[in-house]
Amino acid sequence: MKLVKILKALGDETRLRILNVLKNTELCVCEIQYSLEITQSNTSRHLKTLSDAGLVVSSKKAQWVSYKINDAIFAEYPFVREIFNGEMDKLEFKEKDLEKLSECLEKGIPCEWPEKRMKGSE
Amino acid sequence: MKLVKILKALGDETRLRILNVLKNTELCVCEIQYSLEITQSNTSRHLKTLSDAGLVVSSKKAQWVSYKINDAIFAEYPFVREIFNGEMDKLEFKEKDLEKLSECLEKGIPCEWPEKRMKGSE
DNA sequence: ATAGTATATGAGTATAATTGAATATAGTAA
DNA sequence: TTACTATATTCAATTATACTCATATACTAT
Repeated sequence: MKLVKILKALGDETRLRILNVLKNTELCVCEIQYSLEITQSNTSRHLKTLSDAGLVVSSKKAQWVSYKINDAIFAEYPFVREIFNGEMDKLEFKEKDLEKLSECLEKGIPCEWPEKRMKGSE
Repeated sequence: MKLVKILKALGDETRLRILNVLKNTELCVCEIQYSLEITQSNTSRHLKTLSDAGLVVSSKKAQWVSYKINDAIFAEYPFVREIFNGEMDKLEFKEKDLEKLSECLEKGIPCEWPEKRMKGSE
């Protein structure tokens, strides 16, 4: 059942943290990994869980795989939007993760994608 | 984290089925057990999980413990209402469980509570 | 007291989920 | 080609969940 799959995917702190940093941006795996300070394999696995549930979609750009929220899920399961709008901001780790993310995007740490992305948009 | 606890509690088919039969009524454990055709201990355990997450509340009446939806959760976590209103009706087992429930309430099977309840409201 | 009913809990098992470390794969760049 | 980077996957260990069976607890009724 898809509903159960979605609820299971949402019922994990790390995955909620991932969705939080992805809320307004598209990010590659290593940026998420750096923001949350978790291992690469762990990041990848959680992203797969979110992807299997239809909560995020991925696209490959050179050697980077970027992930973003699958907006289609909001139309199909309106309660997901409620969680994004109403609950995500209350998460304790929210500030810390977003600070780490800013740091990452500014300094281009640890992967080179942010730099390339900058150049691409110039 | 309470949000995670709620999502975990919701991310199980059997517990969604329990919430479905409780949607408009207050039921005792054995009525739920009978409606879903699951064991007594299993029913009791799932109800504990739902109760710990704040999704249901219980009250004791004679030897029966009755459970109902904790309406307060809707104000605190609006997405839960969205799930109740928007998703519950789509569940595949919905019809079967509700039929079993009607049967149970009409015939007073298997526990005696429905009878007593009838008498009490006369 | 006893017997009976309803519910909760403990023990054991089976399955699923989470994790870090190591490895495999896919792409870039020289 | 080789070296390097980013990501996914496999392996093994751990932990958590879900389940059944049996037992304990709580209440009723006699």
